[in-house]
Amino acid sequence: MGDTRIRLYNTLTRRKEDFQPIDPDNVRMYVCGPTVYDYAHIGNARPVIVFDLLFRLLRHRFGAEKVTYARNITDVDDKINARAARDYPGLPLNDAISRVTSSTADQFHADVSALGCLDPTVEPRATDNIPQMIDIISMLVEKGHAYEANGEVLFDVTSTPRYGELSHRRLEDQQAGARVAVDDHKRHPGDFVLWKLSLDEEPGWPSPWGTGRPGWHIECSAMSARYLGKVFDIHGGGLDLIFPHHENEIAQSCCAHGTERMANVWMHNGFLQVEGRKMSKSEGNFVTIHELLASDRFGGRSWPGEVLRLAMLTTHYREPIDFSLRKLEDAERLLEKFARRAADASDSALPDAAVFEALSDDLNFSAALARLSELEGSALASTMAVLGFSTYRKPKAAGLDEAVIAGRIAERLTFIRQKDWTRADAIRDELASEGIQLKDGKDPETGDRITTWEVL
RNA sequence: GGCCUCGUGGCGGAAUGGUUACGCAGAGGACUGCAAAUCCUUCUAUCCCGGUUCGAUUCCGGGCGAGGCCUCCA
Repeated sequence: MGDTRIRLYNTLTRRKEDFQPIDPDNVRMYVCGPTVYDYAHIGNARPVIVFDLLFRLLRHRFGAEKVTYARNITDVDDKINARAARDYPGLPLNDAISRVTSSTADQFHADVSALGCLDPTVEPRATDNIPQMIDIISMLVEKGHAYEANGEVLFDVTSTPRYGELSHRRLEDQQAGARVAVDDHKRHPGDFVLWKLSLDEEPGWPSPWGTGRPGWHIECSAMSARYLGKVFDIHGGGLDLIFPHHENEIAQSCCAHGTERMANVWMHNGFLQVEGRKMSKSEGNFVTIHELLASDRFGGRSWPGEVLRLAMLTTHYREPIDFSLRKLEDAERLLEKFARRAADASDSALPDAAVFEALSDDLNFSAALARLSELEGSALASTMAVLGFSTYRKPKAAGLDEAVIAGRIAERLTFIRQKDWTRADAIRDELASEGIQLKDGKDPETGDRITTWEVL
């Protein structure tokens, strides 16, 4: 489709590389999704938005039907169990768990769709992929990469010399700094759990090692292989997942399948701070997506999802982002400006090629934005739409219908003709207090005043 | 201690071995009865010290500063 190559920064090689899909007819990307035990916070929103943008770029370049994007839902996890026991003490644990996971997943979907994100092509759940996980663990045990100890199946990190390749960590280095309580059943402190036995009241599935549940790294190996194959194109997630999560995924997948690589390109988004400080519950600056969209928790008002989306994208995805009120306000102003410039234009035109060219350079959204601000009318509307800003519309005037507004404008024009500025301005002020901003223009032919309005 | 990022004007934020985007804010102007919106013009920057180079903000080394990971975490 386009001529420009897509270039992406690859954590594996620490440089930007030309992106070459394994199969241009099926470009495959996997991103680590949410663990569904609580509302997603705005830090969680970043990878979702960033990789949605990449998904859109890939679809544009290779064709919408030729990109497969898998994002998992982790619905088995000890945090979920704890939450279920806390919130539904009367219910059997498994029922309580499914309430927690289904309501949290629904909320997540509502949140990210408000952020203008497309649904991934597939969204597998961990609990639907237990047999696939057991298969991989079995292969690892057979090939000598995993062992049973103390009711757990553990991955032996010394069994592959390439362990640490992604994170650039050497096993010897980690040993030095290890002040983690050393579990004596582990052969190496870095060994991690693939499977652990469950108590009767804990969720569990039958396996060759007894009734138990998977460790938290294995699901991504199992689901990516099932939906994307043993080797696929792009694997994404937050910076903090590089170690241990992604390192462990690579170890599991490559050792089980005997492959050199799990994914060719590994991409990681930077962290998010709020008003210059790390976001945490103890700082009191912890904000969920839902709160931002539907409460006055941040800045005393709610914010449209697409404002959050734009604010999130104005900082390059690999840089740390300082999320602030100022950023949201700037983003909103810009969106309003775009909305005015696109006016009522149709969004059926072809999206602007230069915008996608800019994005092709490792998602350079700032450069894309610079190009975007040169566009207007349907070119702008269409390009905004494919970037996920299709639904941004200014809110309707509350309580006043258009006929009433038109009537007041006509009255005001009469006062103006009579040079009765006091009464004319009174009408303007009155409408302003209803959130209606009048804008006076001039008819180019006749020179007559033409007044239009918009919602503030 | 080990590993990894980053340091650009008042703010946000790109790019680049030589001419320094873009947005917001500021200043001036056009338009207006006055505003708003719009348009035009415009001021302000590359953390510090070395090195390589005809020339570095860009490459290399050192320093200082900020952040992240090494334990659940996007």
